[in-house]
Amino acid sequence: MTPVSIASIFRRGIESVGESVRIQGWVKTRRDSKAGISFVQVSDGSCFDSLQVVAGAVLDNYSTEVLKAGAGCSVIAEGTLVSSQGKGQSVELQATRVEIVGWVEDPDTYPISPKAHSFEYLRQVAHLRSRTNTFGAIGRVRHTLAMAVHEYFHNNEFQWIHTPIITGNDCEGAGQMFRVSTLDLANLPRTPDGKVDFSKDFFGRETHLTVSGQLNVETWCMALSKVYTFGPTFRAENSNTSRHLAEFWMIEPEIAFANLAQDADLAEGLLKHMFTRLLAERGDDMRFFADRIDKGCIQRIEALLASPFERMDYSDGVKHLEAAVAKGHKFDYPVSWGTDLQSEHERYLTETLVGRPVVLMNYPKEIKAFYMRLNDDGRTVAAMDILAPGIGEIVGGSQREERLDVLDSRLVEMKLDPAVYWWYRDLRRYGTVPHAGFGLGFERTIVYATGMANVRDVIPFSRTPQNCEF
RNA sequence: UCCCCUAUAGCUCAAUUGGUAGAGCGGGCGGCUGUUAACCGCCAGGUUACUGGUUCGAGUCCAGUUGGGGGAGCCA
Repeated sequence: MTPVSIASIFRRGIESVGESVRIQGWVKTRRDSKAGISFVQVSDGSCFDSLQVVAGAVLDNYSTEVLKAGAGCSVIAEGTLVSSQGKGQSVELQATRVEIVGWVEDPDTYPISPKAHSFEYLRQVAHLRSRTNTFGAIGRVRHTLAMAVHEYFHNNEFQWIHTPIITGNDCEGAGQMFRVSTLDLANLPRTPDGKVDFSKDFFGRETHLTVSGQLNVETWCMALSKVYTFGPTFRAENSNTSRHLAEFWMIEPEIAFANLAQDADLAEGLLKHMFTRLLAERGDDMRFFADRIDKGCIQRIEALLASPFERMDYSDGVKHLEAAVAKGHKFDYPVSWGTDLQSEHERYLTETLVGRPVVLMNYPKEIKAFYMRLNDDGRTVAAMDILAPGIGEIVGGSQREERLDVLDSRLVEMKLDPAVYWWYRDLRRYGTVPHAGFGLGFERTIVYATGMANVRDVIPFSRTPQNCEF
C-alpha cells in the first residue's frame, strides 16, 4: 500500500472516510482504554496535527507491542479512515495493522518526553527538537517563507543568482569574517619577512566565508537587471544576543535603474508577499504560535499587511526622539543627529511611536558603508533600514554609489584600498547605472512572524560563539 | 567583548535566619475510561555543575573554573 501524508488526509477531511491508507510517522502520545483499544497520536511532520490511530486488541501485536509504544517510536499504520467518535478530530485511522519500526530504547531518558520543555534545554538536544510541536511548526513556516521569497521574485522577473560562499574579498564591509584555509596550522608557511605565506594556501591567497553576497550580486545586476541571492552568510562577531547568529540566511535583491524609494517599495512588497503566503499556507502552525508562543502574532501580521509601511527620514526620526526626550521619555543613551541609533531608540520609533515596521531612510554618511550613494546634501547617504517591533532591524539596504569618482573618494575617506575593489569599481567604469538593493535577515523575519524570542530557535541548527555541537 | 542573572531527579522548579533534599510533569507497574493537557493508586530515580575555602555543620555563604540565560555593542 502506498503511504500517504497525514496532511493529505486532513486536507480532504471527511471526504476521505472509507478509504484504506497507510501512514508512517512517529508516536506523539498513546492513550489506552482497557476496553481494549489504544489511541495512538502519530505525526509525520507534514502538518501541525497528528493523526489519531485507533488500535484494537484484535491486532496480533496489541499487547506485546502497541501497548508498549510510547512517545518517539516510529510506526507504520494501515487501516481504514473513519469519522471519529471522539472530539478533537474529524477523521481517524481504524488500524488493521500497526508496525513498530523503531523503538525508544529507554523511555525514561528519552529527551523529548511528552511534556513542556524549555527552549534552552531543547537547544542542547537540537538533533531531536524537530520532533516537538514548536520546532515542527518552525520548520514548516521556514519552508513556506523561503518558498514565498522565490515565488515573489520569480513572479516579478528576478533571477536567482548563486553568489559564492567562499570569497577572496577580505573586506566586504559587514563585520568579522571566518578564515577559509587548508594550511597546516601547526606548520604555517612563512614569507621571508615572517608573515604567513598565503600564496601556499589552497586558493593562493587569503579567503574567507562570505558576510554578504551583495558585491557579487551587483555584478549580475549590471546585466540581468533584477537579481537576488538567498543563502547562508557568516559573521565571526562575538555577538551573544537573541538576534545574532554566526551563520544565518539572508535574502539580498539588487535592482538596476532604481533608486532608494523603489528599493524600499521592493522590500515592502517582498515582506508582504511572504506574510500573505504564510497566513494562507500555514494557518495551522500560526494558530499554534498564537496559542502558545505569542498571542498577537497573527493580528500583527494582518495589521502589517493592511497598511503601507511608515517611511521616515533618519533626520525626522532623530527629531521624534528628541521630542520624546523633551516630553520626559528617558533613554540610556543620548540622541543627536550624526550618531547611530541605539536599540532603545529604534525600539521607541517602531514600537512606541508607530507600532508597525518603519522604513528609516537617509542616514549620515559617517555611520554607513562606503558603497551607499551620497545624497545631494553631501552629508547623508541613500540608505534605508526597516525596523520591526520586537526584533529591530530586519532589513538593511541602500541605493549604491554608481559614480566612480564619488565611490573612490568615499573609499579614501573610509581608509579603504580602491585596488582591492578593482572589479567592483569596474562596474562603474563600464555602463554604470543607478541601482539599489537590500539584505533581509531570514531568521529575524521568522522571529517577527512567529513571536519566537530567539533567532537560535528558528534555524534548524544554530551557530553561535562557543556553540557548534550539531 | 562588557554588565547582570543563573546551575538541585529525565524535564520544570521548591527547600525558613546555614541544620543534612521535596513536588509537579515525564517514566515503569496496576486500576478505570471512545480516549485526546485524561483520571486514581503504587514504585523507581539526586556525590545539589566542578575545584577549593569559611563553619561543629554548606544546596544555602565566599573565591575560582565551566555551562546556560538576559541586556549592551556589532549588525541581518
